[in-house]
Amino acid sequence: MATLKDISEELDLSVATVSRALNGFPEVSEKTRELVEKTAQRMNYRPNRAAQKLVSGRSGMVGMLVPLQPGMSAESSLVEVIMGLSARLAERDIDLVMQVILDEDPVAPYRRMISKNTLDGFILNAPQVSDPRIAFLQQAKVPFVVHGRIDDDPTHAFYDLDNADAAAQAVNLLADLGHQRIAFINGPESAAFANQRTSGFNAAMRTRMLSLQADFLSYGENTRASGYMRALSLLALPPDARPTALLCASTALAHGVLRAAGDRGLSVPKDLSIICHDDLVPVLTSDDTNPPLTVTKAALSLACAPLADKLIALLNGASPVEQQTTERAELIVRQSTGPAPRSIGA
Amino acid sequence: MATLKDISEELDLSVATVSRALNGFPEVSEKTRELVEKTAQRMNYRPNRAAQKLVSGRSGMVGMLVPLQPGMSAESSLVEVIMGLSARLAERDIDLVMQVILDEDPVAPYRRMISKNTLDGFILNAPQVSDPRIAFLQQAKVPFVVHGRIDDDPTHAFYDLDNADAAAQAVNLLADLGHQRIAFINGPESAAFANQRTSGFNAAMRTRMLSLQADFLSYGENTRASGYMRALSLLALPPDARPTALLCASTALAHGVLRAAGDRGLSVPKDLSIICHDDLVPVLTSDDTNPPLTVTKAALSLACAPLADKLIALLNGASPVEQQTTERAELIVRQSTGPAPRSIGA
DNA sequence: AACAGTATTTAAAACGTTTTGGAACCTAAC
DNA sequence: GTTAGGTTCCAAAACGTTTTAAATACTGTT
Repeated sequence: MATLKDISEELDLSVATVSRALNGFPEVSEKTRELVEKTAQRMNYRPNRAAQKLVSGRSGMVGMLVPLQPGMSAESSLVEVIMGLSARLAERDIDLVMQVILDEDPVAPYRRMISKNTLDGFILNAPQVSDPRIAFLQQAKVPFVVHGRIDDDPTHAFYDLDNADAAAQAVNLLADLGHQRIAFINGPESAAFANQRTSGFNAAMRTRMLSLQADFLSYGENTRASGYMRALSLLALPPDARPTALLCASTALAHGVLRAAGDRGLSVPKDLSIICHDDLVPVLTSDDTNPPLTVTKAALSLACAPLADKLIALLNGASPVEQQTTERAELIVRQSTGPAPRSIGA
Repeated sequence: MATLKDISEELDLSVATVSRALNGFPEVSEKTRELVEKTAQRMNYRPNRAAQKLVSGRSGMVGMLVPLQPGMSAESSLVEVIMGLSARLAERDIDLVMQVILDEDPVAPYRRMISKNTLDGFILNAPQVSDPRIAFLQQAKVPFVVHGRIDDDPTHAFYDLDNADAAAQAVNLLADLGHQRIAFINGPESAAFANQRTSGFNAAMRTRMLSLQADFLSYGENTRASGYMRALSLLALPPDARPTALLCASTALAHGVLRAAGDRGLSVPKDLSIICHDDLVPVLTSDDTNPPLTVTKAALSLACAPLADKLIALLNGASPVEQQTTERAELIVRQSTGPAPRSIGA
């Protein structure tokens, strides 16, 4: 309610000085600064964001536009990230506004928000291969940072897991254990991360001189049900043709795979090794399964602070290419992986 | 990017006229209005929200501040509501900004947002008994609508399920089936809705001349695990003392209860009747259980449009007490309820 | 005592919109 | 041809902030 003018009248100063005092400009005497700050506090002054935005072009709000199909349950991983982002941005007094969007056109909501001129920047998640949102935001010259990246050498700011490396680490572990027929139960084909995992998987398989079979690589939803179904069909192959190890893109998939193995009467890791990537979202854990899962681990929550920091840097004029970080997953060997079953080894 | 001034210069009109033309004021000729509208479209004009806010005091954004404890998974019900709200508000060109808040003090985030002067109103969900947020917002004279209500005769705008009635309907069904020992596995004690259910439960029990036992009413989280645990302890009572029917506050609880009954070797509905309230959130359904659950049904998604409409009405000056709606749940009898077991009847 | 040099403050413009109070124009009536 | 009444338009103020350019107040030096 109190405005700069109110304070300036109270102290018999100009609004300019009051504004400067509060914003930490050097050319205001320490005495008046203290006085102004004290009075502002006392009068419960808070800058009017709309007015600030009008003159400075900055609104102090950044957006995250999350698409949500009806029936799609809350992605708990997303909520995890939003929480962390919100907290980190709040430290710099930046509000994270989350908009749920229902459009078919992924770009439309961004166009809308930009033209309305209320947000300073965006955080994008779950980039798709050649994601149109990224091209649009780049061309619109709006600051944005991506959780993930679209290709190997992107020009946008991002924080991402080294997906190729994570898959490679998994393959190498399995190869070390003597596995030769390794199948990959991957995420959605449209997701950028899934493609990167595939690249890493294929490359590692080749360097380990292991053969790639088209039917040993499947894409699909990151759900328990999908993992279950896909594992079932793989395990329906005759014993000397079916994979001896399964690499899963997520713990959810792995949970389904574990059940499928159980249903098929296969013991893990004796008959079948399972390894998956674990984002450490609390919903589906990897260590209270039976057996505990061997994983490549990278906590999703670790992404929040860097994402927020990068976006803030961009808002302050940093160049996007300086704001790129790739994180390496950590291999954690538990009990779901073991030596390849001898009897069926090639 | 294009401003009113740009348009006015292009057409050699005053900004005032352009503004009026676009906002449908009567004192502008049809000819110029058409011209202005066409030009605005062509120049891709969109009003600057900050500037509008500055002069009109309205920002075109309403907020929903959702508390989120770390580790708490996404409430899918919440996402359901947000989706619907977002869609309805978008029709009137109002943005729903969702802020995730982490404060201990439930009021602080509202105070913060209000003083920053960026939101026109709020939508509150999951009101607690004597919720401090409501008192605060009322005193701050900020428009807000509550999904739920705090007491029987509130002065705030709300859309709510008739929780007391839902519980009463359930009790009446069970009483009609001859049940006498009916236990209530309720939601969190701090939640307003849970207290309303208790009132309805108690009242209905009394009118049906059934005795209330303190240990037959429990409060707790709305989760499967909590339902499981609480049902187990109820079913551990000797057969002639334990409840013959369980009323659950949610499908999640009922799922847990079903498992507990199974573990105890009780058949539903022969040995135990189960009834619950179903919000129709897609995550935990009530009709693909075994047996399908008898429920009081009220789709959560139906709340969205009324909530949005009420808030818009408030923004346009309506009085809160005119914006109160209570919805009645529908009883759907399926196979989880049956006659009270005779052998053990009192 | 005057001067430069610096430290501190101010007035005013700007941001893009809405709205108030007139002004100009037209039409019809006297 | 003046007046009245209505229609259509405009200039300017206002919203609360930041920032530019200029003014004033202090230093210390000569």
